Amino acid sequence: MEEAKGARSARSGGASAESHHPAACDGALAKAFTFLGKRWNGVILATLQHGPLGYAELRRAVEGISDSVLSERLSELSAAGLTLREVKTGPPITVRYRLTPDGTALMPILGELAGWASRHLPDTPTVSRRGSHG
Amino acid sequence: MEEAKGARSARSGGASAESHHPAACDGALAKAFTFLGKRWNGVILATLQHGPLGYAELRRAVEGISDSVLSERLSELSAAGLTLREVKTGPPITVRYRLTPDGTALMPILGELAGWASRHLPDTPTVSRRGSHG
DNA sequence: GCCGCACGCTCTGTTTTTAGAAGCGACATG
DNA sequence: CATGTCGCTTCTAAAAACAGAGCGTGCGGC
Repeated sequence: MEEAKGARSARSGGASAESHHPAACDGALAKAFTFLGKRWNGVILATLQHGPLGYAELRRAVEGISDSVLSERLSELSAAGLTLREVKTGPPITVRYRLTPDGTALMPILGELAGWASRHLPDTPTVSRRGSHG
Repeated sequence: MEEAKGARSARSGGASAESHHPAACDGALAKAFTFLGKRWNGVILATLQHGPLGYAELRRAVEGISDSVLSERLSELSAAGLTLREVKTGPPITVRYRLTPDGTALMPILGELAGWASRHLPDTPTVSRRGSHG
């Protein structure tokens, strides 16, 4: 990610946080947040940990997410290899999304994150902005 | 967070992901992503783990972040009790931001997250959108 | 056959968030 | 005095997310 420094791309901007600054954060962590820092990705991944779900099931489970964003997110997560889109030819034809092993490997960490939030985050939503995952 | 279900607020939308749907994700996790899912929060917190920094130092270390967003983020993180804004009356007057114990408690998890990203995320940024942390 | 429903998305316009740059007052230095 | 840094604030433009309507397909009931 150090070479991303010159690019100053708004996209990979966070990824270049490592850069050359002594206080900058780890490049790998920045990369992690490339996904987890986008709204809904964490919740979508966590929602899939109990087993594959169809698009409509996901839409209902991830309350608050819009169709277009869900579609976009699933596309990105699949492209990144964290989820897998499975089509069964039926009848009836079914489409489901499941976690890949890479995606599944994240679950224990998300569990710890939940524990941290329970213990360390204020109960009242003091955050003013849209958390990417509500 | 279950009561947030009726609100359907875009803000707390993710937080209500738990709702009543059997596949929904943990409310605590959704709450965690209220912060971590906003662009730059994870990187800012991680950048502070090595010690307090001033605004300008943070600005340089978190490469790619804009002034207005950094200011806003620091305000939110402080309001949430994850960071602390310390003013020394000087001379010279100095303002620094440090992690609180709550914020510090997140660091081991961020460390694991970095490890996961190193092992499980593709090297090429396949994410199309702004990762909240690059 | 028609109709209604669910599914798995796509599309478009609107709102919100982030980016980017300029700006301000205070302070320190030459 | 001029210049620079600091710690922000303010404003505008661009990008992301929201919100709702829509489409084609498949299926079951009548």
